Amino acid sequence: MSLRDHLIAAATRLIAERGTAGLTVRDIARAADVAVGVLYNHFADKEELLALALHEHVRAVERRIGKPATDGSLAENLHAFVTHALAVHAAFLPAFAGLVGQPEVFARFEALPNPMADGRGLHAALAEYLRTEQDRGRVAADTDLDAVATLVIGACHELVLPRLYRGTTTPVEVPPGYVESLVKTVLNGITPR
Amino acid sequence: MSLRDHLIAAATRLIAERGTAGLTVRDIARAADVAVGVLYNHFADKEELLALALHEHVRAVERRIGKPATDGSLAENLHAFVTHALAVHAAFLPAFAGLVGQPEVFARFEALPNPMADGRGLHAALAEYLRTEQDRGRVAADTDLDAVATLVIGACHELVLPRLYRGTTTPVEVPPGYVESLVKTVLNGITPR
DNA sequence: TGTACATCAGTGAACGCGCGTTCACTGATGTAC
DNA sequence: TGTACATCAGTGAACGCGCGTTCACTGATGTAC
Repeated sequence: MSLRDHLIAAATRLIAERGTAGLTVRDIARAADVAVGVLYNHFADKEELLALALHEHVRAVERRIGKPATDGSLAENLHAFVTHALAVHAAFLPAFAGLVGQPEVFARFEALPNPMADGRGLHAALAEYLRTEQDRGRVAADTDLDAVATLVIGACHELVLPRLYRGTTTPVEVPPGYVESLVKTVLNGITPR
Repeated sequence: MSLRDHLIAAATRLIAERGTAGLTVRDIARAADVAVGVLYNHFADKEELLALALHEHVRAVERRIGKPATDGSLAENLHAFVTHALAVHAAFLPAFAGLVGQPEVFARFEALPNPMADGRGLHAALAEYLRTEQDRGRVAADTDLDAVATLVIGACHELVLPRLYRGTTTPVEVPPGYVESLVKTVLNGITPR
């Protein structure tokens, strides 16, 4: 592995462990076991390295978590998707939240070849999946798929976000049956029948 | 108005204008038209002032935006609630997002007498409203109200959050009919009937 | 009323610190003869 | 093989900067006589 890749890997590991908030070039150099100056032999500045490490982090998370199953019942598939999206958000949010106020890093990240970034990819993936279900007739024809995706992905945000403010680092724990409740609500709505 | 209140007001105004990210004591002193040292005559440190200003910001937003109407049809009320929650989130998120990585400010903020903070208040308010509708029979008896609130409030997060990463400062704009789609989805679900 | 002094909120230059970044230096490696 | 030199990735002390915080000082105000 080239030293350049080693540096990206070290930064990626730090992002995965504690997010981007408060991450310094000295932290990265220490994690990579090199002198700080070496970073500037391989990257224009800290932001370039961060953008590359973010990209790698996203790809690593996708590799680790995989894709939700789509071969069960609609309820089963939605359940799998929500569980999947929760895990992805738990890994992504600390990485992206630290970039608030530094839009340049985010802009450079977005400029990279960049599938499935920042959670919008999840949004699109869910909408796409729902489209196939709609074609098969398991989702009502007049459903606004984008709205459904916003509700479901948003719920995942909602479950992960408060932990960020409190600096909690323990894994996300969702009460048993909670995902089932979300799925059931999306399937049936709230109108009495 | 006491100088102390003047300082809180200046900090609150800055938070409303550009959020907490990158906000310095010199910024606040300049906005209040005083010397920096004066802050430390009235507050223990920057974090105490920030927590108080956040509190004031939250109360000011609530005062300005008011409460959503609950005297229409279920669909109308939900529409009003979503519109309300979007406006509140647009004002709250830049204020809170800048605190990621500094959980101490958030902890001090939470320790203040603190109705409706950080969006969890919205969650509770929606669940409470839905409870009254459930009692009136306009919401199905077996609905998990907490799950509904998570979906709806989460959707608001989802619509506001991407703007933060990009540093966008223009007002939130939701496509026409989008709120209607969200409400309709929550009311009817996605199962064909 | 006038004068001398005490008080104290407000001032802003200065401090210590950590940050991103630089650059003169090191020392391992390759090359010429 | 041995020796002298060139190269250049890696080093880390040092730089400039902005931050939160401090504290000797200012000057307006109140008080005593």
